[in-house]
Amino acid sequence: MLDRMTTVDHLRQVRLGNLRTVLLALVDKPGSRADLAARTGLTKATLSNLAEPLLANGILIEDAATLAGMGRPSKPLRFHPDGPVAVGAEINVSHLAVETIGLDGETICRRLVPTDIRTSTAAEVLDRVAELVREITPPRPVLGVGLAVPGVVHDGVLVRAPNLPKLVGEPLADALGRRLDLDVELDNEANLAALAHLWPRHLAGEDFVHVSADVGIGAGIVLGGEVYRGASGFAGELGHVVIERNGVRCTCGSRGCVERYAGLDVILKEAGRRRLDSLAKALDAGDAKVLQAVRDAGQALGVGLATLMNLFDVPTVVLGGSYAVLHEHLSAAVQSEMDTRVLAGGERHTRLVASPLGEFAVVRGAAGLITRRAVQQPERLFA
Amino acid sequence: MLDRMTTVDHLRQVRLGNLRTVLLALVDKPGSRADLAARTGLTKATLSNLAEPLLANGILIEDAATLAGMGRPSKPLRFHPDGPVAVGAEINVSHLAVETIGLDGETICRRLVPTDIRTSTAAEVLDRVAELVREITPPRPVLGVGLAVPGVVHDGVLVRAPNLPKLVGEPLADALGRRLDLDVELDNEANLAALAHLWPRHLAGEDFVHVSADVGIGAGIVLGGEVYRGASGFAGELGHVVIERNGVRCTCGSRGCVERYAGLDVILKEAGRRRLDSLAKALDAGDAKVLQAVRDAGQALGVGLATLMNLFDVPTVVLGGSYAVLHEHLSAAVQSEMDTRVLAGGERHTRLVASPLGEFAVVRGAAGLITRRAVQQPERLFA
DNA sequence: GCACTAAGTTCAAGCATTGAACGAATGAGG
DNA sequence: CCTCATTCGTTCAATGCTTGAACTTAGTGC
Repeated sequence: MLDRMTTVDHLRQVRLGNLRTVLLALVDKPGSRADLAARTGLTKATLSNLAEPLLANGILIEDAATLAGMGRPSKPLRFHPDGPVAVGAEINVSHLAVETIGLDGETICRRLVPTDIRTSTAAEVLDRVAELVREITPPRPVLGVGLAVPGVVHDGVLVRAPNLPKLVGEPLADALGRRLDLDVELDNEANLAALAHLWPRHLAGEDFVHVSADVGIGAGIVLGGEVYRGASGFAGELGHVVIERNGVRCTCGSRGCVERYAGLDVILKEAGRRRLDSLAKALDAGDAKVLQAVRDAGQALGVGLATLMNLFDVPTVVLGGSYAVLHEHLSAAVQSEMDTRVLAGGERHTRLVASPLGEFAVVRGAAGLITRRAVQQPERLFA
Repeated sequence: MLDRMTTVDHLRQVRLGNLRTVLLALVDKPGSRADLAARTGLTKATLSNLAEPLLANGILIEDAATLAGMGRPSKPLRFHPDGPVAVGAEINVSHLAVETIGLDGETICRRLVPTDIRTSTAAEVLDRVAELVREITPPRPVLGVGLAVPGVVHDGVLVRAPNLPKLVGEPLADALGRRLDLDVELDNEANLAALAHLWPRHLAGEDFVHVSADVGIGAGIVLGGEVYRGASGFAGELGHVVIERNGVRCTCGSRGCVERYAGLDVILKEAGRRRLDSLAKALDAGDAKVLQAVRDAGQALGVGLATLMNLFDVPTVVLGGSYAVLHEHLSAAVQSEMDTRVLAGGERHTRLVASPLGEFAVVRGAAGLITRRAVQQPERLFA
């Protein structure tokens, strides 16, 4: 019991909580003080009070009065066009990507650079990322950088990344932070892809799992509006869920992992293709062998997802990354396994949807990590 | 946004929160106002203030002054011996059980009655339970009843219970509540067994999964000090995690469910025994066939648990129910599968322990559900 | 111009904790 | 037996944020 909270502190917390509520409402859409008061349940008096420092600090801007109907015209508040921004960056096996967004979540600038970084050192990669970040950063205050990597992250360090062995153990967050003189938050790409579907607009509406296969298979699990990371950041390792206990040996030491049946590399190999776009083309052309490879992967993925759903009881699955590209030919097999294997009862339903976010999902999630933190802890906006 | 909270309301919340903190400290152990102030981080002034209504309402009692060392003697506060109690009740396939506990978690009275209820109607079972509850309820205020059932629960209704088909769909909570004129909270036995390891004393220390096999295999998953139930109460269905996608057909419609390899009925059948105690005896005698049956179950269970841990990233597994009885001969196989299949990284560790709580774990959890709610929402104590 | 409507502002009231000062109850030492 | 040191418990003014009602501002409609 170390929390020493005076009443005054509590009242300040109340104020910060209300500030958060107002900012959340503004992320949803702009509105006048009176409108925001109505939407948040606060009083007009409080809203005037809360808006004042946000305006004074250049977070919000007051539009010219709108002449709408009777009564005194309202002056809508919205995020300042020169207000703070957040940067998202992604380091992946075959590409680097960056994006800047404002507090409203609108994209300001983005870049995706195909790069094979497998042979590069951490320093080289970080230099390149820092350069890209500088290129796309507008002349506005920067709240911080979200950095996505394909692997397990714990305390700002990449703990496990089978596909990026050279970066494992490196304090990536600190290293990039020093290069840019900014706060850097490191996280798993699966978690961030999931976050992108949750913030600033909740595309799924409730708890969901976002599954993608780019390198390995990662599930980002969203429970109660928060990405669930587990005790050491290892949560959601769907790729190593076992579907055949005596099945194919996996690099992780286990046998019969989902990844060995539904990983993108496996699909490509079974289909006799080298790249995703060629695979997708063959699918559209109706190539039987390729279709079968995708269906087989879907079946294995469905088994793993059924297991996940029986453990987490999450109603919705979002197919992202390569799975989103393939979803048309993948979904039927996945859904079929889920239907037969997920325990049903009452009005329980399972929903399977494809992500609409495309290849920038991960960077958007990375940037969103930062804007979300700023909104949830509004004191950061006044630093 | 429907929450309308005045500042006054917020301050009242602060008070309730502090009340909760104080009660939590008292559940840990009794203490004087000064001691509690030190342990909770609140001031002596606040503690006097908070203790006053608790004493006035017969929740706490002030012991005679203790003469300990120098200075004014302290008058320790503890839960009143005639203060409110909570009732736990368990309906299971082969037995009914009840227990009453005080706010400190001490057992007041308990009963376990072997009964085959499979042929009974819901009304008959509830009548019998109500009778048992009345028999063990002391002449003290009753906070409510926690009712444990072997199945999936949602909104006070038993939604799925393969072993108790006659009770499915019945509004058990309401029905028992009417019989006793008390608040009844219905929950899954797996969740409640897990809760018993968490409240009032946290036996595992952090996040953990409690696994038991009595009817089916249920996992109670504890995340951040709370039992995780999922969106519709279906979370933790470890029994229907798939370990062989083309394996043995399961009653649930799937194939290769853990339950079909590690369920108690399966173990008994493979071992050629009819009851758990006979099985345990054969194990102690070193019966090779029985030992093998238990090891096989342990292997299957280990695979399922490895999958669970790769998804939830929970460090500790508690073996409960029949598994606790068998753990000596079961653990090695379980641990071995977990070691080879759970993704490891950094200082990650997995711990496998046997529950020390015995056959009353579930009812204690059921009663704990009520005392816990009372402590977390102290306003309930002043009703 | 005048009534009407709605937006935004001002201000006293209200509450639980704090910290310091105070009162209470004991042991130690002469 | 009296005084000092020590610790327990109580009293009380001060604190700060939201509220709701009253008020000001700035438009529309006729």
